[in-house]
Formats: sequence, structure tokens, C-alpha cells
Amino acid sequence: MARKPGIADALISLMKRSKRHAWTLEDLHAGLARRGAVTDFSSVFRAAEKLASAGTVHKLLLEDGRARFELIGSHHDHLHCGRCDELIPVPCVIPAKAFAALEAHTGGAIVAHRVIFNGVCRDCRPPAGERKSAAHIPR
Amino acid sequence: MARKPGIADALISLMKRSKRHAWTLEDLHAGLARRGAVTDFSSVFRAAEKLASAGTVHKLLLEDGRARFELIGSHHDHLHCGRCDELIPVPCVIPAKAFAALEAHTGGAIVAHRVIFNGVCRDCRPPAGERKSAAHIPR
DNA sequence: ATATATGCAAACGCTTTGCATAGAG
DNA sequence: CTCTATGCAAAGCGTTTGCATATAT
Repeated sequence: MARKPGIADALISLMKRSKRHAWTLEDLHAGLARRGAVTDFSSVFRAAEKLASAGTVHKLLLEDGRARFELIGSHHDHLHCGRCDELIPVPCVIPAKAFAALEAHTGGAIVAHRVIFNGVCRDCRPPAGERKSAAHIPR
Repeated sequence: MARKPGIADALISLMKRSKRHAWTLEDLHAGLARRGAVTDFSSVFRAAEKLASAGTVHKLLLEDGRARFELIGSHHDHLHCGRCDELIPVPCVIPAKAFAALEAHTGGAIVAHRVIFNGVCRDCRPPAGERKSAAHIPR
């Protein structure tokens, strides 16, 4: 049927204008709709995939099973807020030396990595008093 | 119908005896079958979930969409081999101080974290010569 | 008798794909 | 005309759940 021009471009412009950092497909789909661009979900999916494989955006799969897309910028890791579900960018805290050390340790080769911190963001942080801190707990 | 006794126990013993570190549900299901214990997939699922919520095993969701289960031990992170799909345990390389620093930086709270290194394991490592090293690349 | 574990089948959530068509060059 | 993007519908994939039954205590 009809063809809406440039969903991919619309996605990029959407991501650039908003303060949101990471987008689910549903976020993107809804974002376009809010701007008056009613599109099919699969079209958003394909456009996002295309941008990802073109290297324009990063695709990130969280533990909740839903992918997130974000504009490519400098490398960073993420804090995933368990309350509002937001992904907040944080600086990478892995020492550069660690990569070579791990390769030596495992005998393997590392080409990429990914760190997710689980917790709550600033806005969702519980009132001071019932705060627990910086757990070194795996997930 | 019939009821096989102790799938959960069988899972633990399976995981303890094998050298495999992380198991998908399918791995577990097939592992039981190999031992002569033909079970339903959903029973394996439920037993694994139960062990996870009891704190006996860790459940880990990788980017390929399939969960991995591993016996609880000391904290470690993982190298995910993109060739043989194995998950290899590696020591955690995040400096302890980083957690408090990130909480201060974000204003949020961190209760857990998770690191996945993507690359190839020792066995799948390409012949020396075409090796690239320790890329500090996000994913 | 009560509580838990199991098998079977079906539902679910999100992603992905097949196919026909519309628009751009 | 040819190539790509889009919409629509349906399939896929791994996970999860409802229900009836079987076992353990």
C-alpha cells in the first residue's frame, strides 16, 4: 500500500531530538506515531536493523528480552533502572589493561564487551535512609 | 502421567559432573536425556527456575535470547565464544571502587552488575597471525 | 489429605520473514 | 523498468502457564 518516506531518517531524527538515550522498537514506533508518522511495526524493525548494521545505531539486547537501540557515540556502559526501565549511559569502568590480561588468562580473544549495571536511576532512587550501596553482586 | 522423581536434583548432579560451565534449557534437557531421564521441557524449565529462585543456580540471559544456568560459585564474569557458543567464566575485572564512583556519578543505586565479553574461546581462537587484540569496543 | 512435581498442550512476548505493492531514480 | 522501502499478515523461537495427574509426606 502507501509508502511513508524515510522511516530510517525519521528514526534518527527522533532519537536525536529526544532526551531519551535508549529505545525499544515500541518506543521508536510510538515515537514516530507521536510525530504523526503512523508506520507498521515491522517497518520500524527493519529500519532499525538497517541502521544497526549500517553502524549508525547500536542494538543492545537486555535481560528483559527486548532490544534497545541507541545512537552511536563514544563508548559507554549502562545502568538499567529496574523501576522505570530506563537505560542510563555511564562511563566504562573496565581498566584498559584488563582486556589483554583476560586474553592471556583465557587463551581466547576479546573483540567486544558489554556491561550492564542493575539498580535504580537517580529519579527512582529510594529516599535516603533505606539505601544500600554498591553491591559487588553478579547477575 | 508418570512422574520422574527429582528433576531438580538431577539437574544439579548433571551440572556438577560435567565440565560445561553454563547450560541452556535445551542443554539441560538433552543432558538429562543422555542420562536416560526423558523429561518434558517445561519440567526442566520449572526445575531450573526453582533452583534459580532458591539461589542454587544463576540464571543469565544472553543476547542470543536464550537463558543460561550455572551453578553458583564465587563471582565471575563471562567470555561468550561467538564460534562454539560456550560461556567461559573469567574473573571480574571491575574495580571495587568503581561502584561507589558510578553511584556518585549517576545519582542512582547499583545492586548488581553483569559483564559479557564477546570473542572466541581458546579452542576457537584463530591461528596466530590473524589475531586482533583486546578491542575496547561496546556491544 | 495436602502439598509439590510432572507431562502435555497451548499461550505468550517479541522478533523476524514472506509476499504484494508503492515510490524513487 | 528496476530497486528499495513499506504494510500486512503470519510464522518463529524460546519461554511461560493452565490444567489434570501422580507422587511424596
